[in-house]
Amino acid sequence: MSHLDRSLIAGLPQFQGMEPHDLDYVLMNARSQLVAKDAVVFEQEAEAHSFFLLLDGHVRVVKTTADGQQVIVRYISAGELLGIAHALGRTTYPASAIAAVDCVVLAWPGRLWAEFSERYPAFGASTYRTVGARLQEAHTRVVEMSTQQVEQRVAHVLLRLAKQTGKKSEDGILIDFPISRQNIAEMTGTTLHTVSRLLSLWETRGLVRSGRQKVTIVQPQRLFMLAEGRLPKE
Amino acid sequence: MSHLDRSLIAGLPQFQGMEPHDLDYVLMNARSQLVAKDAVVFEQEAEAHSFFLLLDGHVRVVKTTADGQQVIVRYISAGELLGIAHALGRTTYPASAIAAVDCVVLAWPGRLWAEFSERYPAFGASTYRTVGARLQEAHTRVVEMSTQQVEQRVAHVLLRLAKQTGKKSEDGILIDFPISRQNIAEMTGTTLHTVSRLLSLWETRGLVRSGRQKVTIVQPQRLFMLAEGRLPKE
DNA sequence: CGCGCGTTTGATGGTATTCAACATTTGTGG
DNA sequence: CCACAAATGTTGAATACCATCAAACGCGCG
Repeated sequence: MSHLDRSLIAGLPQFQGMEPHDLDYVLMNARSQLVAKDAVVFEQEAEAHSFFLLLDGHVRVVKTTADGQQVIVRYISAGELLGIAHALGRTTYPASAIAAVDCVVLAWPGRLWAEFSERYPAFGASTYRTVGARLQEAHTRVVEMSTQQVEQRVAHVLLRLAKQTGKKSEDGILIDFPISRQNIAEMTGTTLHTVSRLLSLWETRGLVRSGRQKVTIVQPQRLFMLAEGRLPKE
Repeated sequence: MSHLDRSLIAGLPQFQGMEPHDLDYVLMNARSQLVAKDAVVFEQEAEAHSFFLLLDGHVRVVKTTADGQQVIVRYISAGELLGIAHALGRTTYPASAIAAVDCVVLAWPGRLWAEFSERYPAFGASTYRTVGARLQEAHTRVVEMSTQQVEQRVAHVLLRLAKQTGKKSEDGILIDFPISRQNIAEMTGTTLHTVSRLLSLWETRGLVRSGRQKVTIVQPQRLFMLAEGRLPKE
């Protein structure tokens, strides 16, 4: 009674090299789930009952501080695992995950984590690679926050998002999900006001085009120069 | 001709549950190495030929940006692995490691990484736990850099160092290796000037005692209040 | 004992936050 | 379908925080 098709996950690196009947077994234990825009996939501090694979959509992972400030840890794209508290040896989620658009996820009970990673080497290996990659990302971000000023950080974030989920449009590269000034501020450790001012400034210079919840990068090269701090302030 | 004694590593979590002859095998392939204060264990961007275990001393892990600014990623204490580029699937070191005091390290050729982690489950498991823990640390740091101001960040770093390597002294908790204002600045994304001012201020308030390359935390509870932002500015 | 590195401290300025008000877009319900 | 509320974005002004610039100090090592 596998109502989920193998093709959903067959191509993904996490399940590389697995036999059809293994894929079926994995899917048999998965429950697929629609998550409406702005709905929560899992909540910070909650018991980590499941881990997830994002089949379609975009999810933002957010940490909320004791005094209510929010920091966006990352955006997850289709094909990525999320909620992998188990891989970190945790029993609670270290952050919340919120659907940036309507999403489809697969969810597995947390107890299967250990089983999957020892039974399917590719699964374990792939997710440890993911954790390693995220560690490096996080370090990069620490370095940026320590050494760059806001303008450069915002530019870098936009370029990173464009690389991750950019769609070619007429004007340039469009970031493929709704993203507010506030969201960008929470990714860069600044305020929505400062982000707004920067985007306005950049728009007058023709670097970007932006509107309500959307940003298009018109001149990636010039924005990159700016991100690297090689563009005169004028 | 094992000139290294099993007892050096027998108690460590990385080698838990290993038979004596396994420990001997591991040690047989290790080369022990004295590293003088301020000397380099490995260098950012260099080919990751080895991974290391710090037997004694303290090492700081530093990332240097293209324009020469330095950010201290972490301090490594005795018993911890370092240079684990291999666990992240890298072939070069993502940072440099510098001895904060005279150190003793064991070094293994990088090719043994794969062998160790598949042959000795405890080794693989323990190091992946380490990577996971470091990822969470890094995220905590990103959150701090995004939401707190310098005063709180410096206070947090001192408390963290005290917890990690603090030695009880007459006056309070002494951070157990030489650490300069500049070092603290590179851990918190500020300047040595600001750190100096803060330490001076805190000294007048009796929170810390500090001198050339040393810091003692006199009143951890009050410093913690300050780190959490619950202490009036007065 | 003198030199050098680490530290201290003052003065100044810039970057970004904060406060405030308003504009624009979206969505909703009458 | 329009009116209105809510959410998002813009922009100006005042302010705060911290970096930068500059100079001097003092501890500790050779």
